[in-house]
Amino acid sequence: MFITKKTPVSSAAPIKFIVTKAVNSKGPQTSVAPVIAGRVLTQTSPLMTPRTITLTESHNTSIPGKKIAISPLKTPSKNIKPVQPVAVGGVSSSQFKTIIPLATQPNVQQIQVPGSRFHYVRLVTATTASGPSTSSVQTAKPMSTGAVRMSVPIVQAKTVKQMMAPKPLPSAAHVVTSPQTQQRLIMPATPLTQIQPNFANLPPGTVLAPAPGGGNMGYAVVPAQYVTQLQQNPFVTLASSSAFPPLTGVQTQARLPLNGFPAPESTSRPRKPCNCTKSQCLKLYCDCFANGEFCSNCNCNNCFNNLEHETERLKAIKTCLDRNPEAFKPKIGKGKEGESDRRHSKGCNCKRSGCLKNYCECYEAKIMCSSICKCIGCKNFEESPERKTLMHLADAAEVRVQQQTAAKTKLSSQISDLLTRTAPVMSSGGGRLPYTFVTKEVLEATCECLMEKAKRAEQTRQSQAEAERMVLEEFGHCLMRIISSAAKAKTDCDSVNC
DNA sequence: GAGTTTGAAACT
DNA sequence: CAGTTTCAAACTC
Repeated sequence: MFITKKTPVSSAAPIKFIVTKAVNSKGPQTSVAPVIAGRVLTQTSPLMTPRTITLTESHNTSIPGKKIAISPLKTPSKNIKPVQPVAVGGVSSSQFKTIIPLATQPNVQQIQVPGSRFHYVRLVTATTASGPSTSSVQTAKPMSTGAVRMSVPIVQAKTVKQMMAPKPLPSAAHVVTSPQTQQRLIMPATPLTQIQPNFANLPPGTVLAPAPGGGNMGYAVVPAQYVTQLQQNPFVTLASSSAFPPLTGVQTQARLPLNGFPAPESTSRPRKPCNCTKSQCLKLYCDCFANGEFCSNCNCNNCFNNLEHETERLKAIKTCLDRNPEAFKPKIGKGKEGESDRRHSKGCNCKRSGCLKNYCECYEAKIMCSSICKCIGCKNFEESPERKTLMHLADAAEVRVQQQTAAKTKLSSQISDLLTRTAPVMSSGGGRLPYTFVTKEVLEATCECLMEKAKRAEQTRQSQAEAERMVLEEFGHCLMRIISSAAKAKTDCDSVNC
């Protein structure tokens, strides 16, 4: 049941995969592209100890049963052979083809699935990240060593039988089945609209078939981008949805340009921290939990939505799914034909807000209410004058913000430029000096020279005016020496193309 | 920032 | 399924 099926193999360890989506990937993926988002497949049982698994490719390729090749980072493409994409329903075949260490994360491996737009990434110990021909991979370290297991509420395993064919799936948390008992759950790595579920586009929440002999474990899938966080923070969370569009759909919507300006929403916007006090962040009241994220930098009290309370968290996830199997699916999905592209899956029930305040989930998602809404006094429809007025006001406000941002950027640029211009310049060539020469040591030496000059003036009983003249003259000499040194350094530097 | 309003989620 | 309660976010002052 659910994610936490335990393998009969007693030594099973946390095993993590990240399903990532390549940047600008189109069609079968034959090279390693930068990873921008994804999900980590992670075994969620907290009691597992490290173990090694072997991923075999049972798909009918030229080498039957060929095991995974692990290619060195620098030559990933050499080890990736295009393979005919396999439909998602063909989950009886493990299609992991190549494991490639990520460039920036030595203990992360990419698993290339031929024909897939996803990159599967796997956390491994650093010592096992290489080894181009090995067929087994050391799994990530267990929690106690600092590695982090992450899990997300996804879908009930009992729904596995629902998905057999590689048809396009309309929403998250779809499941495919396999004749085996092991389950691997995958959440969407990109906005759902970008994921089309042939195997090349694993649908969110897909339960991948286990590799033969893979045991009984289930795997949740979390964003690959968090791998970086994982390695920086032992208690990294799944929050910070900058490149990880949350599942609500609210943040995944495409925003149209405003008055010719590109919508700023295209850039990342961190999820808001929650402020839960009573729910322990284990109920759907909590946005973090509802989005399948751990709490991070939140203001919540008595938070259980973290790795330290994974048992409770998993239990809460199960409770939610028992109550509503769709609980973690995006609320904003595709509408029926003829209706708007996006609509609330359940519809809202607003009574007093006129559906024109953010209390309304439809309005918050910037979509109009639909026929399935049960709202009273709804003003959130196409022709609503109130809605139009609000939209215009919102647009105007947004344009103002953009203009202010642009002005700030310009000012910042000008200040930066000014600072650069005021940097030391060479007296001879007029070019900028390659280094800052007025270092602390130079200053100290200059001061010593000036003090020495002043002392000498005093010893020779010079008048104050003459003493000042001598000091200033010495200061001029010092400056000349500094400039001369700088010019020489610049010349030397130029000669060696530094 | 405190208090109020709101509607989804949870509960009965 | 409907009514009620709980909860946290949105909103107002």
